[in-house]
Amino acid sequence: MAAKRKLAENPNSELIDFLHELADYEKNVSRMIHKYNAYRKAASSIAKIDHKIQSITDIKGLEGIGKKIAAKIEQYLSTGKIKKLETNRGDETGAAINQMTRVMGIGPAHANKLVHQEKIKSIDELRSHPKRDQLLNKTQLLGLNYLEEFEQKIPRDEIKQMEIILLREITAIDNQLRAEIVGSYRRGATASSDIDVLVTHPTVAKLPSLLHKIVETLTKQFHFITDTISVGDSKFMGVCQIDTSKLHRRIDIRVFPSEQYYCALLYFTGNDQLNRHMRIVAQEQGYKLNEYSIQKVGSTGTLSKPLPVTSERDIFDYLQMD
DNA sequence: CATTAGGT
DNA sequence: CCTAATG
Repeated sequence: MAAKRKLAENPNSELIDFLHELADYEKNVSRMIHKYNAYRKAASSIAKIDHKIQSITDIKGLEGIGKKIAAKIEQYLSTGKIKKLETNRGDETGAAINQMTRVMGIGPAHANKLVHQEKIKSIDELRSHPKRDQLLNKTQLLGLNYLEEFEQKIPRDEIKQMEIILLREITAIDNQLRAEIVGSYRRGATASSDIDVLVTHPTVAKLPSLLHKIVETLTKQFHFITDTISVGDSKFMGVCQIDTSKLHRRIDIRVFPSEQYYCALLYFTGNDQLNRHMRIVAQEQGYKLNEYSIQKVGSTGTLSKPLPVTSERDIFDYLQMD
């Protein structure tokens, strides 16, 4: 009885994927955010159908399917193809734009600029471009520099080792500090794409300076943090490396006041499905749950003060889940 | 959906 | 201030 684990897939998933591909092209290459949205809503609307669409009449009048999208679906139904999609796929300018976009810090806007105004067609051209240092800002340069490393997953065992260092150094700064690595690692994943650390302190009000202190010591004394992408009052984003024989990894560190810590912990541990689920049960039980707090909802719609939470357990208790 | 950088 | 990019 251990045979069926893969979840039943959507009968129209191929069509849905095509629609998403069309959507992404509009958003990243053409900069047509409305077309993008149109494809998305169309896709989500067809995603609700639970049988294989055979004729266009199966979806006529469906929400979000206008004349033009309907026409594309029609051609998909007859031939297995969509002309527009094929031509998009063959567009090498589009391909170049998508390449640029692999670099952290380069989004659609910048990618378009690089390709259109600077005529850059590939990562290699970008790397060797004479004006590279002017064309890219600091984080984009980091992204370019670590491109291949960042595309590698981080094995759980490596994260385990980092966890040890992280926790010991953080608590060495102040033994009241409490920190954990969240995200897929905390869910038990065997590899993760980055490291997400949550930190809290029971008393100190000046969390920002704590964050700075942590970042500074991890940088200067241990050289665990090798680069800073951004640091603010509550969130650090950067690069770390457990030792020089290992790859550079993306790491985020965020600080929360202790009264919000567990809601944050729950939320950042995810996954998204669980989060949505929890939010809806909260709602059903007359609460409002988010990344910072859980509060009681009065029937008039008024929210109570954030309820006291001193563990993740407390949250489940409020929601009478387990 | 909120947080940061950075440009104007 | 806005706009871009990350998560």
